[in-house]
Amino acid sequence: MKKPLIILAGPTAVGKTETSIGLAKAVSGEIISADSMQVYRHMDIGSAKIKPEEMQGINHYLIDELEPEEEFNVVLFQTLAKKYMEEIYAKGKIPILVGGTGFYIQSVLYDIDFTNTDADNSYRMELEQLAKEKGPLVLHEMLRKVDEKSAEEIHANNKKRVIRALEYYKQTGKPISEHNEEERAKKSPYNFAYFVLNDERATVYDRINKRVDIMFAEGLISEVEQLMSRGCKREMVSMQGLGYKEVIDYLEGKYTLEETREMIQKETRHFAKRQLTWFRREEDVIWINKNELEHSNEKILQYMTECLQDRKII
RNA sequence: GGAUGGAUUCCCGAGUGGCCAAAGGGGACAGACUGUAAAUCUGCUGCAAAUUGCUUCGGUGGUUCGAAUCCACCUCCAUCCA
Repeated sequence: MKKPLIILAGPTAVGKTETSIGLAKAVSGEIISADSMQVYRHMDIGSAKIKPEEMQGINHYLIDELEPEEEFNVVLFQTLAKKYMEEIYAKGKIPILVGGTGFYIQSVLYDIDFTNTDADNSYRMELEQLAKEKGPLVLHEMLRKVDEKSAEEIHANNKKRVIRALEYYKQTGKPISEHNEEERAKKSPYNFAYFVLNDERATVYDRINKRVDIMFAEGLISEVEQLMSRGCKREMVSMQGLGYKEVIDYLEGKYTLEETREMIQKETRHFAKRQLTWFRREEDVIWINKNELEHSNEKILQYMTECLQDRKII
């Protein structure tokens, strides 16, 4: 018997948080955040983190879990999420994965195997150095020699992925393309419903712009200043979050305040678009278009509940 | 009223007689993604179709085999002089 799993995803600023609370109440669930930035403590404004009072008593996991100096990644996410899911099942409740990071969701939903590689960063750094000195094409050629298929699939300019492919080969002796193919063929071990909340593009963009304005009004700049003064560096994973890296540039005098705000809005819109691209190619997704449900949270919840009953998840 | 500079495809901006549907950037749109994913990267952008055709570079007219590029006049903008 497959265990139940509910997923609520969607582009940034569509209103996942609000819907998630209603959903958790309706199905007696607990929420695991699938968000690469809200895990970090002291990063409340820029990550648009849910506030304690908004949780309305619903348990949330993977929020405020790490210090900004710590490194978060899919593997850690997957490990922790699975652990919390077990805890939730033990209580007889349903885990609800809520967030916009499609890759993270995928890692849990299809239980992707990341285990056969270690965490040694030295080779990675060596390759990065090489790329810096001789250009990205050199790495791509190296990859072509060991993993022709990946070299075809990964663009030479995409250093991060080329490096990962090389690293994988070095550590396992197998081409990553082969591994990916195996993982791709996997079926989910869960009885799941994967909801993607969406709205008209213009509406989403509008909400993003307003949200960024609010972040500035709430003190995004001083939040970043505090992070810097406690020793955060732009290279840290946490500081690569949208809004954070731009404000760091601002604090270093690269842009005016106005330019910074506009840039964050623009980058966030781009991000929302990328999220949508991800969800579109994801199979078994249930799209929920808010504009078709009159933007009524009640109707959204009702529709979701029906889907869950159809799938015998509740 | 006079002088000078300018008006280019959604925006900015190159282009000064054919190789120009027009560099480059931005935006928009589309896509990839299996240990950094709020990251990283790619494609595309006048219209319609097989290598082609059609309409574009403020407007009108002209020179030329051929003009975004040259000439005339006009309109608008900027700066300067009255």
